[in-house]
Amino acid sequence: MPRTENQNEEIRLATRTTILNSAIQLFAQKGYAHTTTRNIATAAGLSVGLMYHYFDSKESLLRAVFDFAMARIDERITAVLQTSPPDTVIPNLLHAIFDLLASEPEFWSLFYILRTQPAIMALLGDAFRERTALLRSCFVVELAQAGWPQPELEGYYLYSLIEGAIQQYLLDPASYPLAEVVEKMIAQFGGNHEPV
Amino acid sequence: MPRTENQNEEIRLATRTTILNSAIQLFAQKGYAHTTTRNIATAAGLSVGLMYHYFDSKESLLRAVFDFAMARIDERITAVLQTSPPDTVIPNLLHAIFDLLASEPEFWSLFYILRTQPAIMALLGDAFRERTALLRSCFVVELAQAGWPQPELEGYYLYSLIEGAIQQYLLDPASYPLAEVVEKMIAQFGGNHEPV
Amino acid sequence: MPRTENQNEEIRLATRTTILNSAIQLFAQKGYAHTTTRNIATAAGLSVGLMYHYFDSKESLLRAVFDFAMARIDERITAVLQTSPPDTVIPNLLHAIFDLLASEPEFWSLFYILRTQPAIMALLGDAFRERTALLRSCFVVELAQAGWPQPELEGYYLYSLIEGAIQQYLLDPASYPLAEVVEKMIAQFGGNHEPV
Amino acid sequence: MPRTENQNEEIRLATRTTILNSAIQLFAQKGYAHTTTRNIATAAGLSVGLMYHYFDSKESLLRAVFDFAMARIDERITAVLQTSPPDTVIPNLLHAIFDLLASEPEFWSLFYILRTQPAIMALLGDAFRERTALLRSCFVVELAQAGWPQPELEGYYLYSLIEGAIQQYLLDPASYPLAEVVEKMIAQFGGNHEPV
DNA sequence: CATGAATGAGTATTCATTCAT
DNA sequence: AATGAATGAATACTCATTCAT
Repeated sequence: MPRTENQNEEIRLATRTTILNSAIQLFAQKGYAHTTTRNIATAAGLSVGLMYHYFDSKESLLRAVFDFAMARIDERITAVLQTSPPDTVIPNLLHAIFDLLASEPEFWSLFYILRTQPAIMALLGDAFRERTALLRSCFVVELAQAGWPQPELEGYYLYSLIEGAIQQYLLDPASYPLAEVVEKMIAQFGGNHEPV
Repeated sequence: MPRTENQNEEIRLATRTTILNSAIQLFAQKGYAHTTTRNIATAAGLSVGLMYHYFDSKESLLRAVFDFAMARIDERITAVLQTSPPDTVIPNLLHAIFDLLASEPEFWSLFYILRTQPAIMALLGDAFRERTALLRSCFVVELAQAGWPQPELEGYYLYSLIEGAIQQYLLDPASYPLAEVVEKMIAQFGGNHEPV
Repeated sequence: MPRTENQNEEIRLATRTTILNSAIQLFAQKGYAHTTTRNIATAAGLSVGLMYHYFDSKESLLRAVFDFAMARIDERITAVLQTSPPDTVIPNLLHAIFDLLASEPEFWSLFYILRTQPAIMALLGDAFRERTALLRSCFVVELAQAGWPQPELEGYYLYSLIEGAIQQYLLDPASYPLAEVVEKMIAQFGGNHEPV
Repeated sequence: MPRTENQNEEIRLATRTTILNSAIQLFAQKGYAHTTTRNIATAAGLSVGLMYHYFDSKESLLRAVFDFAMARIDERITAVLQTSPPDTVIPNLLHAIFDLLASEPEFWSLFYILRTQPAIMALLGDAFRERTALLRSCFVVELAQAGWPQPELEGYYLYSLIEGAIQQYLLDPASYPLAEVVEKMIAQFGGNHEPV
């Protein structure tokens, strides 16, 4: 008996995900340029030809990886936004971001590996800028509600601090005092703004 | 009759510099992997063979580019350290860094293009970590003298902020409020620490 | 639907053999260093890429050529050893060797083209020495059985004679009196040793 | 005061010889194809440009190496022919050849390295054949005088034996019983032919 | 005579992509 | 859906040779 439409769909999705995960893993490990399509297919346990049934090209795979990874962040952020009591949003967002960093560093690593390559930014630059702005705007909203005087500016400031911390941690995870830095961030931006 | 030793030395230095400049330019523009040795030679206006007369390999060119770029930063930093009155070191360092960013963004761009590529970090990782630590330690020393309670931690914090700001600026120079962010940094870390 | 395992196996063997034959032909004609991988692929009627699908490198192709050629000799020698009545082994071995020389001179030519190149001997030296010793030992055994007083030494002597004859023939096939020389070899070493 | 014509001539000759010696050394060590012109110049302690004043091309250097090496053999052979009493010519020739082999193996090595490369034989083939024939004819003359019935054939036989021995020795100098083999050669061909 | 900077065609090798089965 | 054989353009690097000084 042939597979039902549904079963086929399921298989397709599962295979797609397998490929994406292999690609994420490998791009994070070796960079986009140094990862071959054959590498990915092998890691995913299927043939090159089949991989091209799921993704038209290495470039389309890259876009898919980007979307997949971003969706993952979105998910976390959204969960925090929906479940956190008003005053705890910023600390919770920070924890969400840095917990992900500690548990899956290669995930954020991938983010910067891609974002700093001119050839890749030519493809995904706008998407990256959009996502970044979106994430930053979450902080801006919260800072405004907490009574900060220039929430837009403080959002840029805080977000720069976050990205800088992530990158410094990735550069040298053994030495970077991640927990303390995050604590300090929360101390500075996590509560209501004290009127002077 | 052969050229004198001096003439040769001059020619060599000039050619080397030309090649190096082309390499910096192109690595910053297109990334290391997407820049071909032929690209560099053509941009420098000379033959591939000659390029290999000066640099053993694309990799050795990469190292030279790295050293050259680092020397450039060192120079600026050292100048600030030697000429600034005690209390103005941090503001001056920050200005030195961000003036360079505003005037030669491709210079810092190159820095991150290189630092986020696994294949490159396999070669230059230690050098990068060393340099970063060195630069951060400049801030730590100053923070300690300004009476900060945990200068080591505050150094990590400030340095993360700096790198995050640079990267956010590079991602979207048109929108990023660089001047204000720097001002805010100076406001936070540029003076003496207020005893609580 | 993919090809069956068998179909693939067949294709692979056929293609491999085609490549190998082209390589043998060209190495024998122009030497290893002067044969380009493109030469081989073109002669085999396929693309460079495909050649690398079958052989990792020019060097691995060289090893394969060596093994193939050696297997060819082995085959002939073994056949003689298994089918010859005791007293006729040496004459038959000599005929086997020199018949091959007369009918496929480029085969032996290849043998010496490879064996006299330092770069190649660095790779295959031990293999060559081993094979040579093996073949010589066949003669030693027979000489011993035929009652020669110093079969080891006479083996070296006879084997030197053989190789010298092959090379002299290859140097100038038109003039070299191959048949008579072989006849003379057989007269000297082909029968039982006359007790003095 | 400028150098005299004679002094110049002397210097030129000395330099030429230095270059040739370096070339011989390197060709013997690494083969013709793997020796670069720069290698030779460096080994000879002079610049590439100067080397091209002495030799038009790598090919012309090859020819000169060939002539130089051959002249060296000729010299030895001629000396033996002129100084040996009639009956001792063959033993003395053999000693001359094999003494050279033992003391300067790279010299004979070069001989075979060159003689088995198709690209080189395209240039020097005739020269090689001529030289070989010449040397063999020395033996033929002596064999005839010693009363051998088919001196032409025996000359081919003996000469094959000589070349085979040289090559076998070069293949594995540590194991090859050179002295005994030579002794045996002399025993077989060194005296007068016994009438049957 | 002497130098070594400069050239550029040539070589081994890789890899995204296609396609017959 | 699935395979892996096949393609060929692209790339880092080498080397004989030339030439200005």
